[in-house]
Amino acid sequence: MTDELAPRLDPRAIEPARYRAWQEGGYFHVPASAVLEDGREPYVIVIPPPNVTAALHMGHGLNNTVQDVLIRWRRMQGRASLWVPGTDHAGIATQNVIERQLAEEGLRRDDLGREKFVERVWEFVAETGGTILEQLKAIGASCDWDRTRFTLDEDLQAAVREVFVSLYEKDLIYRGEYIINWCPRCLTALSNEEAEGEETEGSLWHLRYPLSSASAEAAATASGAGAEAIGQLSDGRWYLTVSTTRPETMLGDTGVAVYPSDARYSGLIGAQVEVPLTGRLIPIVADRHVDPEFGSGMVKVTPAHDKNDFEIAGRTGLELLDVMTPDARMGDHAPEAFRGMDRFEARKAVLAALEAEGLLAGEQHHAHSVPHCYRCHTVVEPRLSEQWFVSMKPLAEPALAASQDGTITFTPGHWKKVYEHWMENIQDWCISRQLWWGHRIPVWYCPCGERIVARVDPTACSKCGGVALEQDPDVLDTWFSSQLWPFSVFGWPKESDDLKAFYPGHTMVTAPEILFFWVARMIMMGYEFQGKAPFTEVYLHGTVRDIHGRKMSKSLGNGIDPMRVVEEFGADAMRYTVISQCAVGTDISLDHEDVEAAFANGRNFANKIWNAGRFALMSLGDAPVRSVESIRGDLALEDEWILSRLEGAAIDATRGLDRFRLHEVAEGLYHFFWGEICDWYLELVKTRLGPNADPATREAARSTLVVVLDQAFRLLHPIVPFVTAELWARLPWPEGSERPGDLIVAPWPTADGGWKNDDVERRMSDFQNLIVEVRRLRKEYGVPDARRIGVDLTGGPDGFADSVVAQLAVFEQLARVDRVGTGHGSGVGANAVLPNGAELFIPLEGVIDVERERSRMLEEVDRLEGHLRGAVARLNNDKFTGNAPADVVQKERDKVAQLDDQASKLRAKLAGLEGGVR
RNA sequence: GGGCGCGUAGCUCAGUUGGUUAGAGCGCUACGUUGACAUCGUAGAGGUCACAGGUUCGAAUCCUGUCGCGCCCA
Repeated sequence: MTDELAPRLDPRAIEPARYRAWQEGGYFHVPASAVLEDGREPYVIVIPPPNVTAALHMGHGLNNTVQDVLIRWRRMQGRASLWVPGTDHAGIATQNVIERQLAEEGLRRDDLGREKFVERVWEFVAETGGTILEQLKAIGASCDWDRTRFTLDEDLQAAVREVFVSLYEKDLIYRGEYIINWCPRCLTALSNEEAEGEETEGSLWHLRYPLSSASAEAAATASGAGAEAIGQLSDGRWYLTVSTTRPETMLGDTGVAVYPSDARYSGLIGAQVEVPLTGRLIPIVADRHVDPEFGSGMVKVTPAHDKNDFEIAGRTGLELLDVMTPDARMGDHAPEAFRGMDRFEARKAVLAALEAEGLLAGEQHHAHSVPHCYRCHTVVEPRLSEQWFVSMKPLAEPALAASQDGTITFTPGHWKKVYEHWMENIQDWCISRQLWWGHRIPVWYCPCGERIVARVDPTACSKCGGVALEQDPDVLDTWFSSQLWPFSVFGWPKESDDLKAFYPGHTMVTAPEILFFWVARMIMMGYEFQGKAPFTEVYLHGTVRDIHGRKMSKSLGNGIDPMRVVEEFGADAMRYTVISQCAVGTDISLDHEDVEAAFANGRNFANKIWNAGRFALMSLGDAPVRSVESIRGDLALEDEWILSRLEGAAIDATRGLDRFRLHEVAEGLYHFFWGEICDWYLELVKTRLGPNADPATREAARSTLVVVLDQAFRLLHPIVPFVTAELWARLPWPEGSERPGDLIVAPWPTADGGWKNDDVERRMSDFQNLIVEVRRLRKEYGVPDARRIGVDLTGGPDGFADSVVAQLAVFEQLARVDRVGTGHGSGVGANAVLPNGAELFIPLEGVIDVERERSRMLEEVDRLEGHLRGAVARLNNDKFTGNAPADVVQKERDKVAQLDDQASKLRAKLAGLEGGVR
């Protein structure tokens, strides 16, 4: 048991072996029979599947540490605790990776063709795809690796097929031509969520469109009535003014719209306007969605390049004119002069041409949000395109209700509102992507015009029997398959035992960024296909940022590699560091320029645990240890105290975990372990564990120490699993009780041992106050640390001084006091009154400067009286005593009594001091 | 433009139904070779809780406004 442990924790020497032992012990695996046959209550988390090509970053580190803490805790509570791991095929992201590789070889995806390209992606995935999961093992993630899934696995493809076809049959999936978000670089449609708005300092240009001569009279009338947007060009033609942030789109304008009852322009409705540079004439129409207050109150309508304009066109019958190509160059419908130009080039050219014709009315600074592709960051172009969509409104209903009625809870709570707001305003989801990597859309087209939507690949047309079927070339949005994750991982649509045992799951741990992308959609799919929400609690943790508050990212180069942290400081250090910062609703900030500073605290804590364990193991030796219950009568004050504190720590930790207050749990246990077990308990029992101690008291200390460490290691295990398990395995075990197979499955501590004892805690606190006071006075007067001193103690609660005398050995150990007198003492010395009213005198002839002692005591009296005055004033206020709850008033009275006692005794001592000196 | 949130010690942040002498870690200062640990110990300094009003016996905590800073959705 006590083979030499290194004085410093070396995580590399223990972590990999521990992990292997857990895996080999089968502790991570949970079969369905654990629930279905053994009747254990399940606890299920499905991992937010990282992109298959990703390398672990700190965001994953945080996300998976949180999940592992919860999983380990529930496992210790006896739940059939299952954490399902896996990866996501990540359509665009992965395809981009491979395309970049090809580009380095001077190739494009078309050079390979679809089949070869997809093969190449599979090869890449096969080679590097598992990396991130291996990395998760290094941070201690206790996933059930036997259940590892990939969103493109065969049975997950079956789930996707089933869902697509089923939604199609229910008329919840449809195909149509609408304005979608288009990435001109990825050459694919995107969902609204995938087009990320970015605040941009741009311009708003005001353009003049000449009116046809037939409308001159109406224009003159409007102008005369004060419509500033109407005016006359130098050649006498009337014009109107419209504004845009994307001037190049004006080439596709097919109308100008005004608010129907806008008196300024009512005479112009139906008039014709010339689109400059094109020579086309377009009509002025009325539409109620025009905001008459914004700008001139007239808007140019470009139905093929703007969502709102598309809708206006739908209502007013305006033409659709697409003037761009898929890669956002000006296309065949644009005037020849601009054809082939990139959209931003065209923007400049259009502005220059308008300027030359005197049709540019002005440019205004304009901050607005510009959508960017969430994968490649190219500016997204709204574009008219035929795509597949999901009708979301009907799906959203039960998912919205689940939040409203509390079936699903959100932590932090304010996300509930955000979620509901989104659900209430949900829009249809564009799910087709013009990519090659992903779930192919299960739709086939026959030359006869028939469209076949099928679960199994058709061989012939169901209508004409023809075999020249063409499958839809597009694939599905990645999130279409990940939204099925909570049940697809269990084999659905097959009716599996796994599904029965583990659906629905319990906690979803993720980042707020993917609340809509993923979490909301999982909930909708859960209701639609399983009739139940996929989990009951959504815990949204913060974002990992650098010291300047910037999100850690590859492109900024401010990331920290978790593998490097594990290598240098250990997984325990990384875990403690992130969890101790994991306050509900706040981000994690780590210094990427000083990784040492960022993780030293965690490393030091793990080392502290290691050394406390090392000391305990050395002190305990190999002799049998009796159960603490069997020697209850022999326990010393500090034994009872630490057992009482232990129950408090267990209550706090359990409560905190229950409510996702992870940083409170981490810091609470840190304080308990370091501040109470190490700083006090271990120091207090050192002499009792020594060879010269009385056997009964030594056995009491040994039994207590074993219990305290056993239980403390259990409490700490979910956060710092490695160091605790390593030490726990070496801990001697009390006679008469069975030792669990591993700390990982040792039952989670409860507080039903009956050790909680307020009286013991108060008495211990009195003793601690005495020691701290003596230490402070020694420091105050520069008494060398090694020098033994005596003290005199009077007053205080009954038996206080006697109990201190009885603890003399400990007192000497902790404060270098080797004599305790139970009188007032005499001579020159330092004076204090403890909170419990005991008077302390430390004779320090020759050391004490009497003047200094007097001013020090005066300061102390002042401090006490300051607090006293505040409390007395409160009690003298009838409104306070009348309105405040009785226990608050009583607390105030107790405080006054204690402060008054302390202050008056100190004043008396002060008077004595002055009398004595003179 | 709409919605949500944040300004507490030099730094990063806790502080959950209003009641403590406002806390932690890091950093800083002083002292320390007490055989678990210097990745340590002991002690200390450091805060008008952004600002201005209000509600209340009582406000870091609730309300209103101002200033500064984020995030989400248009």
